[in-house]
Amino acid sequence: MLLDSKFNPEISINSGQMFLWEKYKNSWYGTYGSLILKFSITNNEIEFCSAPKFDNWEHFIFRLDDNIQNIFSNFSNDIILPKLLKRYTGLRLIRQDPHQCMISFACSSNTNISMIRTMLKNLSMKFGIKKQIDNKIFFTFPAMKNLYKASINELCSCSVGYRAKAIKSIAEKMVTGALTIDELYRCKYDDARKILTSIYGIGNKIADCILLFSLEKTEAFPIDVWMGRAIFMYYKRLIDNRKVTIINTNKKLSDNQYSILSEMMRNHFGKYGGYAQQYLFYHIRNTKMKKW
DNA sequence: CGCCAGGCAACGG
DNA sequence: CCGTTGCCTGGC
Repeated sequence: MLLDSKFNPEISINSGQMFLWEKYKNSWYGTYGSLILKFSITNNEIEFCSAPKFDNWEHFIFRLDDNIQNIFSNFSNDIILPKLLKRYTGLRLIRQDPHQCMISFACSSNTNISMIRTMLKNLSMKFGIKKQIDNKIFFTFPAMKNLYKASINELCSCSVGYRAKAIKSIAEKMVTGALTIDELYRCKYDDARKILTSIYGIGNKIADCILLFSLEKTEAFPIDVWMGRAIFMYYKRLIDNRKVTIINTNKKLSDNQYSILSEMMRNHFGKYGGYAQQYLFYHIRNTKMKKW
């Protein structure tokens, strides 16, 4: 495949949510559940493979069927998104494995990306399956069954701290069949979010990340502290002051404030607002943060 | 040492 | 509804 302006896998990985990807020389390796994915770039040519074989995985993972131009035509009146589309060419929304996505974001509370990566790598080494590819060692993402069986102490040995309880409660729902991925796929955004937030350890923000990155809810608009800052910078005029009085960018949003702002952004951007979120998120971190 | 980082739950007003 | 508090961990 030829690298072109519609798709740049490296910038998509750098956007932050593809936690378990590593670069060696001119190749990237990453985990999608029980698959190890790989792509290599030489000159302007890019080549994809995987183990076990999953033909055209890049098509699925990077949502290459989505027509970015069409999607952004919904944002043409927005104050900044048309600029961001030009500036971050090739940035895609990604599909993650739903189980992996739930655990990944359950690990994300009150910490940073590098720590999330450490936790997930530790969990994979302890509870995943070892694979050798190109003389390098990788681990598949742990099966829910193994996380469910693990003791809190075993989970804690992966440096997840108090998040161990959340990991177990998610794994329990999935293993016992109290909740299925299929059910979440079929539900509408609102219903799926309610189900997710009823699980211990999953609040508003983490639910929105899971919905957007793994459950086909492209309207989901996660608001972390960075997105809160972006809203404060660019979308203050949209805020109904009768509902949300002040946004202090140093303070975390209350549940109610989160709901109001997230709904406001969904109304503003519509069905593919998650794409807007992806570009805004990349932009605000890219410009306001010194390093990743 | 103290403070902070891509939230959450539990609790008191 | 709001605000406060504690929480594992590693980096600074």
